[in-house]
Amino acid sequence: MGRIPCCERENVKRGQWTLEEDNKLASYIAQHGTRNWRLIPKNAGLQRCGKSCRLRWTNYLRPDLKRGEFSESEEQTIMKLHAVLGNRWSMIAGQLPGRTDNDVKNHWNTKLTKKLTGMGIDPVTHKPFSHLITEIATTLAPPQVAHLAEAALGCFKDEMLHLLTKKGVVFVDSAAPPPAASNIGAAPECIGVDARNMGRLPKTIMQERESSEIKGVWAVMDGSAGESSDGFAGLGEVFPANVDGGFGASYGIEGEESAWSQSTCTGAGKCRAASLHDEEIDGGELAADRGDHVGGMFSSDCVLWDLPDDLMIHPIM
DNA sequence: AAGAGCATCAACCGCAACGAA
DNA sequence: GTTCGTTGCGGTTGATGCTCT
Repeated sequence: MGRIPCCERENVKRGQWTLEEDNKLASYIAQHGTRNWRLIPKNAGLQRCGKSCRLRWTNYLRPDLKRGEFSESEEQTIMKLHAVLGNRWSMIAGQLPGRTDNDVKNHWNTKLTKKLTGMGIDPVTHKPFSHLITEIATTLAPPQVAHLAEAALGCFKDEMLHLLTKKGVVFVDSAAPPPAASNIGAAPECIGVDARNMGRLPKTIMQERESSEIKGVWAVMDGSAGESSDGFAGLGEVFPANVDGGFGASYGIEGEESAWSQSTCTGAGKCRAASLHDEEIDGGELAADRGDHVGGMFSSDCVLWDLPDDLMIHPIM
């Protein structure tokens, strides 16, 4: 028998909607409402299935829809709710007037996951990557830990370097002398990479580095005592510590200080944005050896989001 | 200028939940 | 309690436009 199709496959148009179809659907719904989607296309004179009509209406034609870019506050709301609700897009969209679940889902998948990744935060768990590495370290046997941690950080590193490369980030070698103070702030973005890790960078990154000039603020975590400029104050700084303490990155866009990047890690007041300003990294010492969080970046009770109580999911014991 | 690669967004698919009979 | 029809939801795909080489 099989599944009953939602509509007859024959004589049903698919793909992009035309202006004429939009007008037919909108005017029909304006007159008759949205009762019984199966009958709507038939009555409205459309060669579409009801499901397609419903989707077109809810995602595009509805008069109360908001168009255009997501605002900072909308992004913050999505991030906060996703941390609590996961991929419940309709519930998240319900908190954003004028936005549909499809809008939210697309925005999350295309923009916000990349933003979070770039900040060193896992978009699935909303935890810092360093935190995840620690969790791995505490649940697996040492031989497995080393390989898994390296692989996980490698994934993150490649992703972030890819993102930063595309944004024209300047790469500097920590072995090289720091830029002159007069240059601080000259380049909006740069990244420091420990010389020991240079060989591990993807080829494209290395090419980027070779062709770039050192001209901006830099910060690097090279296994020695932390050092950085003050040029990044307030910007979204992320320093994922490698297991060998050799990788550090800082980024921010001058003049584009992101409200959410601040509140993400500091505004809530419960999560410290880890940076070299806040905490020095022990020289060369493996954080795992100390039984500490990798790099000592995030406190163990780090809470990413300061949510109102009614949004929190309380475990049922 | 052309083509490849990438990002974005609209649309589709299949499953689950819900409500009426 | 069961069946059937409808609606809602989330994952995925495909078309389109943009950027880069």
